[in-house]
Amino acid sequence: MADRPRGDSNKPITILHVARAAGVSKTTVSRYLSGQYHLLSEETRQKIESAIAALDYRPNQMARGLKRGRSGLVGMVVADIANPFTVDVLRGVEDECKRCSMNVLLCNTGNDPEQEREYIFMLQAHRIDGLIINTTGQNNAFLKALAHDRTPIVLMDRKVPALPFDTVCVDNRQATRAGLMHLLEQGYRRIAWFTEPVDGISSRAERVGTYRRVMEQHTKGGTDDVFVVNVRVPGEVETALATFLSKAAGEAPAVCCANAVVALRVVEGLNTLGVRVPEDVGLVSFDNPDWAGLVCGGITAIEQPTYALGVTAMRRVWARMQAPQEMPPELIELPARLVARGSTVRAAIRPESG
Amino acid sequence: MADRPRGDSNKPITILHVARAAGVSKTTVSRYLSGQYHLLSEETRQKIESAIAALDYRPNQMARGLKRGRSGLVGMVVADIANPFTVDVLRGVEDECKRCSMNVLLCNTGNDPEQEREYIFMLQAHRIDGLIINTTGQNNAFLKALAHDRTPIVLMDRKVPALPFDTVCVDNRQATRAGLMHLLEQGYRRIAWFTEPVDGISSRAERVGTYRRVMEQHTKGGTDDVFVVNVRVPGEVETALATFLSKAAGEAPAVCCANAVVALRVVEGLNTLGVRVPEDVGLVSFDNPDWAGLVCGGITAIEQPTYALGVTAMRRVWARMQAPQEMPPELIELPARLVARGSTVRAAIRPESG
DNA sequence: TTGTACGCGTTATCAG
DNA sequence: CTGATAACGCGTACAA
Repeated sequence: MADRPRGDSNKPITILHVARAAGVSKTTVSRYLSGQYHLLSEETRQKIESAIAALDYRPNQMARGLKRGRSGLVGMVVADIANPFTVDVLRGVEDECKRCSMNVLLCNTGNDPEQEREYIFMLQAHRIDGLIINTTGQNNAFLKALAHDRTPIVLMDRKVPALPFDTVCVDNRQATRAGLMHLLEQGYRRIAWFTEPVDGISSRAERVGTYRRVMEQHTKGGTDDVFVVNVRVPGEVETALATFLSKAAGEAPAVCCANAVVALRVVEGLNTLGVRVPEDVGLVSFDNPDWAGLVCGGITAIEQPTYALGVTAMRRVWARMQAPQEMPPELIELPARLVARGSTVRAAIRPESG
Repeated sequence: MADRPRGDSNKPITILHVARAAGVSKTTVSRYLSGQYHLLSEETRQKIESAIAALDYRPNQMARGLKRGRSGLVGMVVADIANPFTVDVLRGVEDECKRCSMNVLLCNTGNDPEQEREYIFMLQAHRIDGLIINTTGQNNAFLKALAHDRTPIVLMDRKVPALPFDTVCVDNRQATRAGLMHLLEQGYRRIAWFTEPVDGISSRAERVGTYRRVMEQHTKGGTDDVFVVNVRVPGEVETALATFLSKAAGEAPAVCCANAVVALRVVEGLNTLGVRVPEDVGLVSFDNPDWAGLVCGGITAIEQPTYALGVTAMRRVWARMQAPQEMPPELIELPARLVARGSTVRAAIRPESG
C-alpha cells in the first residue's frame, strides 16, 4: 500500500487519467469497473488494473450514480437510535448492505414527525435506492411519493395499514402471549402491562391488545391493569407501580414491560420502592438487553429477532431493487423467543411464603 | 401535502421541468435552489416556489454534488456500534450534521482492519466531505490518501500519533485518575484494572498507563493488578476475578473496569462468584450505561462526554470544510465526570465489619 | 475487442 | 435581474 502514489497535483483522479495511464479509452476502463471482464483482453485488464492501483483511483459514485440512476445508498430512518433494539436491527441492515455493496444513510428522528419529514426529504434528494423505516406514521404522503419513484420501502417494527409497503416486524401477538402464558404458568395471577403511550404505534397497540385478550381469557375478574407511562417523567413509573402493587397485594402480582426502555425504569422503580423480584412481584420484559441477566435474578425476556429483522428488511429492499415488476406488498412477522430467567420463578419462593 | 401532484409519467422531475413550469431558465431555478434570493425578483421567486411545490420536485444531490464537488455526506466509521458509547457519540454527530444539512454514512467495522479498509474505500468513492473515525490504526496509508484529497478527517476516541489529523477524545488520564482517587479516598487499597486487550488502542493504553502510575504513587508494594480479558470467552472474567480476589483478600479490594462492556461481564462474574458489592469488593467503571444505576447499589461511573465528543468531532469537520487553509491538527480532550454511586461506599460497610 | 459521442441533472461562467 | 452554454465524471449506444 504505497503512501501517495499519485502526483502532487491536487486534481482528483478520474477515469480519464486511468485510461491514459493504461493506454486505452475510458469506455474500456468503465467496462473494467463494471466487471464486464468478458469484454476485455487479459492484457488490457492487467494494464487497467495496474493503472488504477498506481493512481490510487476511486470511481466517483456521484457520477456513476447520476448516470446509472442508482446511488448505492439505503436510507435507514429510526425512531430512537438510543434504544438497543434499534441498534441491533441496524447491525442487521448494515451487514446485509455489505453483501450488496450498499451503504447506509442513518437518520434518527426521535419520534418527531417533522424531523422524519425533513430526513425523508434529504434522502429523496440523495436518490436512495431503498428505505427502511420505523415510522411515526405521520408522513404517509411523503412516503407514497417516494414509492412512486419506484424506490423500495420497507416498514420496520411499525405497520401502517394505509401504506402498501413490505413490512417486517416481530409477531407481537405470539410474543406477548408467550410472555403472559409463561407468567400464568409460573403461578402469577394478577398481571400488569407497562407501556409507553401507544400513539398509534402498531407494535405498542398490538401488544396491549393481546395483553387484554389474553387476560380476558385467563382471569376471572377481567381486570385491566394497563399502565401507560412516560419514561421521561421522574416518578411516574414509581407511582404506577405503587398503585398496582397496592391493588394487587396478595394476588400473586407480576409486571410485564412493553419494551426494554420501560423495563429499565420499572426495575429502578421497584428498587426505589424496595419491592423484591421475584419474591414480591414477577417481571417480564419485551426485548433482551445485555443487562437483563444482571438484575432481579435475571429478567425473563421476550427476545425479538432484532438482527434478523434488519437482515430481512434489507433483503426485501434488495429483492425489489432487482425485480421492479409488481410484487404485492408482504407482511413478514418473525417469531420471538422467550428467555426464562429468575424474575419469574415463583415456584422457588413458595416454600418460604407458604 | 398533496398526494401525487405530478403527472403520471414515471420520469423523474428535473430542474428543467421546474424551469418550464415557472417560465424561467434552469439557471434561475438553480439560483433559487442555492438560496441566492438577492438575484431574483420577488415575482420569479414566487413562480419557482409554486412550480417546485406543484411538481413535488427534489433537487438531485448526485448531480449537485458532482458539479459542486461536495457530496453532503459525512462518513462515520466506528469500531463497535453495539457499544452504547459509540451510539451516544453517533447521536452527537448526527445532531450536529442536521445543522449543516449533512447526512451520515454509517460504517461498523467490528474492529476488523480489513472491514475498515473496505469501508474507507467505499466512502472515498462516495466522495464524503468529511470522516469521523474510531480507527483500528491499521489503515493509515488509506487515511492519508483521503486527507490528501483535502477531506477533513477527525479521529475519535483513538489517537494515532502517525496521523496528522484532528483528534477528539476524553481526557483519559484525568478520567482514570478521578476514578482511582475516588476509590482510594473511599478507603479501597488494592485496586485491580480490568481491560480488554490493549492492541495499540490509545484509549485503552492511556487508561492502563495512568492506572499504573497512580498505583505506583499511592500504594506501597506497587502491586500491578492489571487483568486483560477477552469478554467473549466465557469464564475468562470469572477466573480473573477469582484470582484477584483471592490474592487481595482482606486488603480492601476494588475493581476498576476500562469500559462498560468489561463492566457488564465483571458484574456478571461477581454475581456468579457470589461476591457482594461494595461489601466484598468496590467497583468503578468507565462509561455510564443506562443500567449502571440498577446493579451493585449503583455502579460508580467515570462518565465520558459521549454526546459532546460527537458534536465536537462534527464541528471540527465542518470547520475544516469551510476553511480549507491549513490549520494545524489539534488534539481536543474533553473532561470526564465522576458519578459516585453505591458500588464504592466502603465507609457504609465499616460498622458491620469493624 | 475497442473507441466515439452523447447525456445523466446540476452549477459556474459569462454575457446580456 | 436573467439566460445560454460548458463542464462535473461516468456509462452506454453505436460504430469500427
